[in-house]
Amino acid sequence: MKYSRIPAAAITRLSRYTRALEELDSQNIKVISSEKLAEYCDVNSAQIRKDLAYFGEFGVRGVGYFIKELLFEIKRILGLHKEWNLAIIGMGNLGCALIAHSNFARQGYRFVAAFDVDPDKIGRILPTGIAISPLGDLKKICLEKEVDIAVIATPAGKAQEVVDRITEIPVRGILNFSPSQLHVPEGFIVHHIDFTVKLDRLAYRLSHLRTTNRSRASDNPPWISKHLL
Amino acid sequence: MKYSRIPAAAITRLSRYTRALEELDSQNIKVISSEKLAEYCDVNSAQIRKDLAYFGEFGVRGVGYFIKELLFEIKRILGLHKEWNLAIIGMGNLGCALIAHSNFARQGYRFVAAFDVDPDKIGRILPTGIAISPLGDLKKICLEKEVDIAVIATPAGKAQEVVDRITEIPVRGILNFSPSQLHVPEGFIVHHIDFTVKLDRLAYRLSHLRTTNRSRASDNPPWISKHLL
DNA sequence: ATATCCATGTGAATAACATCACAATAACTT
DNA sequence: AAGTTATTGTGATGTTATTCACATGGATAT
Repeated sequence: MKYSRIPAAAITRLSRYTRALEELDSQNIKVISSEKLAEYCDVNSAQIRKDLAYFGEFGVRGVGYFIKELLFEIKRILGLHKEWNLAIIGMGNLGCALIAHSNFARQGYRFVAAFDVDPDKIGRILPTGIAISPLGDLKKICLEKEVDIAVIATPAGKAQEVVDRITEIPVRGILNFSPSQLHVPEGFIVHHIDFTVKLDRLAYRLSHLRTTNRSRASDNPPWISKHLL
Repeated sequence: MKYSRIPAAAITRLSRYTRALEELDSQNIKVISSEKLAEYCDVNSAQIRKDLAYFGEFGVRGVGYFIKELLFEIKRILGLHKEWNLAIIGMGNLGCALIAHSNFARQGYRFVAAFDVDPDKIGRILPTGIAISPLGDLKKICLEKEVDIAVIATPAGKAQEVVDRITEIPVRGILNFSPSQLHVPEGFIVHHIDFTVKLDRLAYRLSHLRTTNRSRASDNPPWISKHLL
């Protein structure tokens, strides 16, 4: 089976399947059907099968998927068989929280460098053992530490400036936590994590909940009608 | 013009247009065409016009959009004419960083309550003036402070438990920073911000960059070929 | 061995979304 | 006041993604 293009959304889902499978694996469950996994991940079961079909055949008909095996395969597909070295730029509240956060390490992402412009911060050694370096050393240190992905946690106004520096070194992946549109040359891959975009979507849906749901208001639990309708 | 369903992606884009428009407004620019805005936001100009058309007619033919006016309209559409009260649950590294982060306030999102289970943390007053309350007081305080949205920044294992408590009070919006699939009754709206999903997508694209781009390797800037191809 | 089960893998159908292309129309020009 | 210009708003079209529905084939039981 040959597919020309793989939907970006399929990759996102593979990532979510990974989480579910790890959870199931930790419960010592050996096999799961696409139907059950779909229920757990809140997607269509055909969707799961198709997502996997983009990359091969990993199931056993009449049985399902062997969890450990599928987990291994998906991780291989995603490129998680290697460790990814991250550099973080901007050691404010968010930057510090990110570097201390355990979820990254769990999946094979490893912070190996940290940068800031604030002279008070430069030189400080973080609890994880890495030192905060001046932005001027970005190129040198990123090459030295073989950084794969740059995580931008600067204020919005500084982000593009940082990106311009990054595009001078062979760090092709950028994870942008600042709420700003970044412009990069072809060949670089930028992903945004924008808190307020998500909040805006929540705000929109919450604002429109009232009207869109009125038709089936009676389906709502009683406390919804009581307080909000 | 009547539309039956508005794509979720359109709402996300509206949010991004807001940022661009605010930026333009701060530069004292008065009017912008869909073409220019599209270039800035890196989307198709027809896309912008269609996104807006879902909600009305906001432009002037032959001229473009008046920035202040459009900004006002989009904010109204998104529900940002009111302030949204947030409660945060889980005051670890991430929770503390989020509450201190300035991007929320800028857009009319206001943290009004904070919760944790750790007795050492409970009672502490945060720099923003709000106290950390025990999770047991969730219902009481959320009603008192009229919380609209709960922000979950607990470890993955605790998230569902927290959500179960939230669904007992009329807080219908949940922003989940934990890397776990949450299950909520109908009527609740959950959005995920999952760092590792984004990193996984980066890892995938970076792993596959080599092969997918080889055909047009000569288009790459010289330093890509030099170091990486 | 053969039959029966059951969940996969996938072609076809459907649905959702994005883009094109142009008629409609407001402002500006002469 | 009529013509020109510029950009919107939108029907038509094209593209991409999701879901359906079932033939396929491995595993198990008889």
